[in-house]
Amino acid sequence: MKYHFNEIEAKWRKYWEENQTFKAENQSDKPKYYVLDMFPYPSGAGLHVGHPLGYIASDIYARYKRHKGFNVLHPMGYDSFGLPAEQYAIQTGQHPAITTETNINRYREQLDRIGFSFDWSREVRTSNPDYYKWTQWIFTELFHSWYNKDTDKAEPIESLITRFTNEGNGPVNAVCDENVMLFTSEMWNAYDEEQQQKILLQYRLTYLAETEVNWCPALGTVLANDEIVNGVSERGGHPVVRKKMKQWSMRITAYAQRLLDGLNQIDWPQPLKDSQTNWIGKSVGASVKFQVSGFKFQVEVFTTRPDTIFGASFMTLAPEHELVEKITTAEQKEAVEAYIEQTAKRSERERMADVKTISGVFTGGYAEHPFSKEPIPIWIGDYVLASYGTGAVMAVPCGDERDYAFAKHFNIPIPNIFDQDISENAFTEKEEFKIVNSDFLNGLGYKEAIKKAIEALEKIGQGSGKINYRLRDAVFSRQRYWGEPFPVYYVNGLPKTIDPEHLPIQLPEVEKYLPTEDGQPPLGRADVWAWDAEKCTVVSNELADNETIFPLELNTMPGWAGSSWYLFRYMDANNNEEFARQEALDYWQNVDLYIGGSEHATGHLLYSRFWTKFLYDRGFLKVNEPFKKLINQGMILGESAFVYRLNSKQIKNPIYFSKNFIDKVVADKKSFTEYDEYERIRETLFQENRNQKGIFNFSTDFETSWQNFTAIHSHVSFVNISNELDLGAFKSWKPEFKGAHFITENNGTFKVGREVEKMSKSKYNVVNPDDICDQYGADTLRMYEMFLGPLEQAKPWNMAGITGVHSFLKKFWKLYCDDNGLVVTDSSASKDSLKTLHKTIKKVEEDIENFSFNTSVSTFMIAVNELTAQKCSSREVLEPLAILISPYAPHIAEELWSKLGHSESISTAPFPQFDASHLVESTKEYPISFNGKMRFTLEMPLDLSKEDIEKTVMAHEKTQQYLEGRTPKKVIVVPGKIVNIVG
RNA sequence: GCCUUGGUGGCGGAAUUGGUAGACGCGCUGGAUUCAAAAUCCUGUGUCCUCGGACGUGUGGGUUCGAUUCCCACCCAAGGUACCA
Repeated sequence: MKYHFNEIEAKWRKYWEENQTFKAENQSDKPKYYVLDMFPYPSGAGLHVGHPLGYIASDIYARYKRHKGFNVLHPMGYDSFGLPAEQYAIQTGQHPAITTETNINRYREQLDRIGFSFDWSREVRTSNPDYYKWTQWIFTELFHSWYNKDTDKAEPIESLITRFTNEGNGPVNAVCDENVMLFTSEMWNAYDEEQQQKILLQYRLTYLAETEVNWCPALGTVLANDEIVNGVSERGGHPVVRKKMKQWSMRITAYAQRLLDGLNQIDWPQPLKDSQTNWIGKSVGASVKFQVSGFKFQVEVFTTRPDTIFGASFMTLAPEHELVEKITTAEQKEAVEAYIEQTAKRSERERMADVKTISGVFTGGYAEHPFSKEPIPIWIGDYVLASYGTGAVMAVPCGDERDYAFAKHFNIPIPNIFDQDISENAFTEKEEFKIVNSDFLNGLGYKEAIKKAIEALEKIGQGSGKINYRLRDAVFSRQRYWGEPFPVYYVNGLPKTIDPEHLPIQLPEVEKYLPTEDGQPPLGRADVWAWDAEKCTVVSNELADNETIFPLELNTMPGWAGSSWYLFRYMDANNNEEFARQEALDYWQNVDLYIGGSEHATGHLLYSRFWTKFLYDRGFLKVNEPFKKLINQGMILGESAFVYRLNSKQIKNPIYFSKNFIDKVVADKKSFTEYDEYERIRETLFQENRNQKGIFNFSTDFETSWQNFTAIHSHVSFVNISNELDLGAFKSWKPEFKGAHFITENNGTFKVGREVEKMSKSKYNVVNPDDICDQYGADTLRMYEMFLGPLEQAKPWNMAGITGVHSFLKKFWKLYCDDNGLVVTDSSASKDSLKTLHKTIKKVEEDIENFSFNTSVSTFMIAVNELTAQKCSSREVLEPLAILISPYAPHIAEELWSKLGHSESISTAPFPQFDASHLVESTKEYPISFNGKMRFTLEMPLDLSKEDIEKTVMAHEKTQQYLEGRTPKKVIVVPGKIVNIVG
């Protein structure tokens, strides 16, 4: 009986589906374990071999946990809102829902072939109204919440209204907009409804605000920073302007400190935690207010170095700073305006990229030093960012490199307040200095001076200690069609949410998926998109009457909305009453193991933590972190293949050269004409181009440099393992290659160049897992992907090693079956076979716990090699071995398990128990080294004493031979490990 | 620049608390089987060499009886971040 992987795999796929083998129950006596993959966006290109890497790893872990007696939740779904489907819709008019459905079906087929143990009954799709109903619900909960700094958590907005009614906003310690006016309870109660709503909007956890965006009028859309190149849109090259737009924002900054603190209690990779820490960017310092000379107002700055306040010799404001206009003097007006205009033209990205150029303009205005009362000139400069801190800095040139450079450039004085040399550079250290020339701070060090400076500032009411975060509130509006609609309508321009019982608000139909001509988002094209507040339904726009029927929000939510809470929906995926039942939430709690790419470090993984903490605050969840343990799987890269075309205008048909040939010419630094092949090629070209005399200059084109060639992607499927191109297939691939010339090696082969790149359709380097399954089977694919290397590491895909893994599975099969069927017997196993088995149990168990799946595959290979050599056919060994391998190669394991006479699936068979007694050795092959170099080994009993080991070794003839008559200075004996003779 | 991770044969990669560097697989060498091929099996395979040995885990130091592993300095690569006051 041969190993027919195709039949076996199809059979078990069907079995698992029919028997719902992997359906998880929400009640169980078993302990729970929740294993989750980052769900994919179903793109039109389908899965490539890189996608399943993490899914295979998590599947191995999930299956292992089932063997270990856990009730495992291992679901899968789709992050199905997104841009590609919308762009396809713009081009073709096909509804994104249809594109998405098609892509999902394709993904599902591909996923099914790999034999994952997903519980598909819990599938979620973020674009499904039954799902986004709850995304909308969470949005309304955020809208109806505020952040109380005293209790350090989100609370229902009603508690805020109560406090406003009773005590005004003075005593309220909330996270809110910066420009909130103070009011008393009397004032609050006197405000009309509209005024009250406006104020509340400044406190809500999701709020409307004017946000600066990159607006592209030609495309009618907002662009992300990386969609802009040199100030114009990447697509189409249209101009982009910075524009303020009213957008929804999420007050994630309220959670900055808790998002930092929470990192200590979760088991995530350090680099990922670090990137979240940096992203949140906490800095501790002080806020200082400088009186502006001749005006009533002050400029507020944030500084991490209040100790250096006496070194401040000027101030710099961001060009966009709101006070610039007010303080600029008449003489400086022209220069300032010119500078502002010049910086506005540059995109934020450009501005950030160009760090070297120092630029700025004096405003003519002065501020007053809070202590010395000296006048301080106020400048503007684009090295100060409007979006960080207060958009203004107190410049201390002696202690900050940028201020130093700025002062040098504009000849501003650089007073030194350190007992250090600053003639060449600013002194930026925080240790080993004393402050001088600083009045009451003289003689102090860093820490004491900061403390004293803040105290003094507080005393005069011009500053206080402050913590500043780099993290910004998250913009939550997108001018797109294919996203969650907001459950929001507008009464007199003020937003109102739609009550949960009327959700979901479904995406309306539109004729085109483009923005409207007057710059409205695509939903502006919908005809039925108004809210009837009486009947509580969406109605035609024509009915809008400003009394009971109101316009609905035209923006949609960003991609991260649906992915921020999906982990909880899996717990009770088909619930129409709640986002998930309380018992289900209590039972599954949060994700025990999450596997996915590190590219989501500061997006999805941060937002998801934010929403979880919010839902926790409001009592919907009992956990405040979504993912307890997280593993980043490395990307599988493609090995692109290149052919090289000679750059020459004189030749009618292009010429492609085998890579090795060019290598040779370039390495020799000889002109191509000196090679014998030249005659052969020249003849061919002459025939073809005989009407073109210019051909004979061809030799001058071909010098000894790679620059004379253009690398062109070949599809990797035309290339074999030795990097040889199938010329026939290649020529018929695209018309441009048909008449081309291919200069081969002398043996007639044509070699391509290879380079590791990201897998992508446009680079023709995508390898489809279906092809591997056809050729070798899913079990081979699974094991090979794990065998490639450590899970976390990025690695190029190459097929070179797959035969090794495939023949391993064939060997494994042969342990159980020969041509006549099952060969497993009930006879007892040899000592050696039991030793092999238990060695394997121990290693595989350790490996799975450590996510070191590549080394388990080696361990299985060693085990099978040993058992084959031992001619082991004992059930006592082979039955547990099948369970050991089943997480990795589940199909073959199920097949052998059923051949062994089991009627139940192997998937919940108990994991074999490791028994150390099988590994006990009585002797050890001691390595005997001389001065640390191993020379020979010597077998000795393990219970031999240190002294006896030394005696035995010293008495050995080889020892004497290596010593050549010398007496050793010292003999190191580590029983059970090593003997080292020094001397 | 800063933060993080990594650097081991021709290749992917192993190596537990410092204790036989190169497991396992690919590739390659030679062989068996075959008319031949595929498949399968066996053998060898870090480099150099005077066949005794010498050298070998990015480079240079250090600690140690002993370092891929620990410490210091540096080089290189990948990823993140970037005028953050």
